[in-house]
Amino acid sequence: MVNPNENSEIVRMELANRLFFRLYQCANMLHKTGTRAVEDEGLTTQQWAVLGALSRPEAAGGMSVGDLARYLMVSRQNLSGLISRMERDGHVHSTPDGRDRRSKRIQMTDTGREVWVVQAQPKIHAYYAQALADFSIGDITHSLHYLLKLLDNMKKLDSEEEPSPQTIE
Amino acid sequence: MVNPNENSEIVRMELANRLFFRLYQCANMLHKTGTRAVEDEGLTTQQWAVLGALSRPEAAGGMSVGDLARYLMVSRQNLSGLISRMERDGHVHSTPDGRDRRSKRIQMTDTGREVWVVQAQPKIHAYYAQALADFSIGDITHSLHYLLKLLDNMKKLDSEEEPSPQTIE
DNA sequence: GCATTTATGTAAACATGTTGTCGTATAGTA
DNA sequence: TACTATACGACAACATGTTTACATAAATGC
Repeated sequence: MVNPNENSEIVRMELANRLFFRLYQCANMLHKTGTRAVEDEGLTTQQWAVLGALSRPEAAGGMSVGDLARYLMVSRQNLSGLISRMERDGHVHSTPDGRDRRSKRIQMTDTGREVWVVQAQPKIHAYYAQALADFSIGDITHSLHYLLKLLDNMKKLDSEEEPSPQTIE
Repeated sequence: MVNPNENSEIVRMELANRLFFRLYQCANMLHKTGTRAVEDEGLTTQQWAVLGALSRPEAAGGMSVGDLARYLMVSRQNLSGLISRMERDGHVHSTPDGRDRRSKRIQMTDTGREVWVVQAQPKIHAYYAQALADFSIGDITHSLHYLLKLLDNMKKLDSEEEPSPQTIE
């Protein structure tokens, strides 16, 4: 072995491999168990993410589909379908934007807010409690830190190939 | 506020909310950037997971679809479609199991192994290097630990509703 | 040996994610 | 004012993931 760093590089790749495999499994389990947690409300993990975004005080006036897509880091086209399903279910409604006639603003409906606050939130908190059982506040903070770091690196990886004009948060 | 723990519970839920939102974003970015990393080889993030599983020494004799599904934590039905696409692309082939006429064993083809080892592996290592930039070995180990813990909790959540006879790894 | 249970493959319906393409509306610039 | 770049909504094709359901083969218990 010529390079003395060779060994630690092998160890690093081995660890990286395990990390990404577990991330892949976590992603699938999140969708599966998350959707199950709110299925009685007719929601899915993704719709829960959308309602979470729209329920923020910053989004009180609604959000455009483009902004929502950038915020959630999904494609406009995918979000479009998601929104129509939520509109169909009455959780969300879209109004044409007065200032920009190209776009429409997405807002929660009253029933959507009711479902979100009264029914979904308690179940989501119960879900968090179980999924983060045995996590101390410190554990959660550290996990969050690592996810943010990883996310940041992946965002860079993404923008290398497809330089986009702007990215929101 | 009656309960003095009320406040820390609010903080905890707030942190949990951020954690799961970032996990959701990480999941999407993993699929997006991961697939882009191996798209020249005609692979996707998921197919990369399958090849990774089949390339292990333990899987030298091939794996049944059921075992593979349990290993990857995806449904049998989903994996079935994935495998047919990989079979179509010549990366994998299935042979009827001699001992159990119900099932078939999935193995990498020679070209599949060639694509995996010669073409995909270097790109995957480059991907890991970028996605884990600024991660020390310790950082990776800690992240892995938290993901495993989270995964374990989610597995419990899952099996509560649908008690399955066994789970592999 | 036979009946029940379990594992497997297959099919269908649905939600989510990606990319690429197209037409149109807006905005910025020459 | 006209030209160009950009943003937006809509559509299509595809890969992934989940359920539910059904038929069949194998294993298990009496």
